[in-house]
Amino acid sequence: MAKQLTFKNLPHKTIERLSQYRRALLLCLSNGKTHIFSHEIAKIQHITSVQVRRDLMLIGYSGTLRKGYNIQELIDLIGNIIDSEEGINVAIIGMGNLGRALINYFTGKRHKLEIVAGFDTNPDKIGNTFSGVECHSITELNKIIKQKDIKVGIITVPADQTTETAKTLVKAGIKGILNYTPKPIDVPDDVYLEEYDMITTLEKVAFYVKMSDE
Amino acid sequence: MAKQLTFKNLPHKTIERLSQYRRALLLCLSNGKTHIFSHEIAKIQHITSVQVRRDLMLIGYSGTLRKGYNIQELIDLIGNIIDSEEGINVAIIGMGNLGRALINYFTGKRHKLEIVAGFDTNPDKIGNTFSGVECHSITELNKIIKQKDIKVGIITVPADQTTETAKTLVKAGIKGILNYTPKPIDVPDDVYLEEYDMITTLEKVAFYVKMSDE
DNA sequence: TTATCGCTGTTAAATTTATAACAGTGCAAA
DNA sequence: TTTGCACTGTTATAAATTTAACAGCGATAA
Ligand SMILES: NC(=O)c1ccc[n+]([C@@H]2O[C@H](COP(=O)([O-])OP(=O)(O)OC[C@H]3O[C@@H](n4cnc5c(N)ncnc54)[C@H](O)[C@@H]3O)[C@@H](O)[C@H]2O)c1
Ligand SMILES: NC(=O)c1ccc[n+]([C@@H]2O[C@H](COP(=O)([O-])OP(=O)(O)OC[C@H]3O[C@@H](n4cnc5c(N)ncnc54)[C@H](O)[C@@H]3O)[C@@H](O)[C@H]2O)c1
Repeated sequence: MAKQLTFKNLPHKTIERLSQYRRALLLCLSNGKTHIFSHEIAKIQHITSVQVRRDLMLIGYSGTLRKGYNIQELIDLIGNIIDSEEGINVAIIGMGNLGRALINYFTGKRHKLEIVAGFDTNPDKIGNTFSGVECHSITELNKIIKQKDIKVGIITVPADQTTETAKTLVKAGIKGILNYTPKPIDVPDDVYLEEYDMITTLEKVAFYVKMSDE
Repeated sequence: MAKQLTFKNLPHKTIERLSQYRRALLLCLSNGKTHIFSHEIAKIQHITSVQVRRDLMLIGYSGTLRKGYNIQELIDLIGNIIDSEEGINVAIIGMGNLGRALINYFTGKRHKLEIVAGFDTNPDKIGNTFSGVECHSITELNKIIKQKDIKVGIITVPADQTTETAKTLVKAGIKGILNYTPKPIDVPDDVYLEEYDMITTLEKVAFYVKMSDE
């Protein structure tokens, strides 16, 4: 009997890397490449080729011995694993500098993941469209989340509005939150949460720069 | 003889958490709190109190038994460890949507870490000041990096300009790079590199949302 | 034809990171 | 004054993640 590949217990780090592999592979494909070796992927991602082969083993993909991995096949397989078949709709709350930068960057990049609505409190923004994403009043959030079957929310409101925004999202039945404000939030266990603060990353870089000096 | 605390081999994850602890502590301080327990810090950061105590043990900080940790003292100690005494200057290359959002967010947030220059190729931007940061021509990068003793660069140029920008920075003697473009870069071993792509994070959130559905 | 080379796929080992377990402490209430 | 309690600090254990080791394979070329 073949090994059961459920993908339910892939390591978290592997999930992240699969997304990164795909990004790199899409670029290679657009450059006309059709096959790639594990050590080439590794170099791009600053990791080892063993790591790459191990990850691909976990998802059950086999390359050919002489030519390496078929880029298109691998892209498709990664898609089968990390994408949701029917697609996942995303909303962004807070159409300020960061929110608009993210929308502008993300829109059209992925088939199965789409930012389908923006929300704000500022009347000057409500009703406008930014990079193809319409900005709605926050008062309509609950309605539109349900209407458009939005599962994931990205929070880019001012820090002091974060807690309230998170509550609103949870109440509307959101299943995942990506919080870009510097204010950590609390969510129920059934909501998946990621938080990111650029200052932490920048301080980490600064720390290791300082260390290399000493 | 007291244990030698060099901080050179603190776990990477501990470094990240120290930055996050400080962010949380600064907020608590501004709310008038003077002391805090490990489980309170833990709750904010979505980790366990053991983790917090272990991290603080590694940096040699002791709280008082009944009142917990002195917030101001802990902030100062974390600063002594992760900040560079003389401060570190940062430049941002690419004053577009994302670059300006980051500048606007970061400016004034930390004493020992300052964005002191921006660079762009667009004549409309060069000479202007954004959130207090002056935008220079990219042709002046080398000169200004040296003049202002800039050690860290943040890359927010269009993806296809990334490789070239990274090369320019390395040649100018930069010691750390934070790359926000989706194009991974290569740097020499003595340059510390962090890369971040929002799509990876968003795809991770989407993946676990999808998984919880099945 | 046979040896060599540079890949892949997989199991084993090492390292890193997180969690558990528990002794020690000082206040508070009995 | 003694017992319980709610913390801290530290060592021991476990889990997650990475790296190493190596067998197998197929093209290439001697
Ligand atoms: N994680 C990072 O790396 C990073 C980087 C930059 C900014 N930030 C954070 O992101 C957030 C947004 O930053 P910005 O520069 O875009 O700020 P901004 O002021 O430009 O944008 C905030 C937007 O949110 C809207 N808003 C305010 N209250 C709201 C509410 N209750 N509901 C919905 N919308 C509301 C405002 O009208 C505005 O359009 C801030 O919290 C900032 O600290 C994070
Ligand atoms: N990591 C993330 O989460 C994330 C989010 C959004 C955008 N991005 C990426 O960040 C980058 C910037 O995005 P944006 O929305 O700000 O784009 P943008 O077009 O608004 O800004 C790019 C800026 O770079 C300048 N520029 C172009 N070539 C340059 C060069 N050679 N040297 C210096 N400056 C140059 C342009 O004049 C412009 O001002 C893009 O690569 C985008 O893909 C990343």
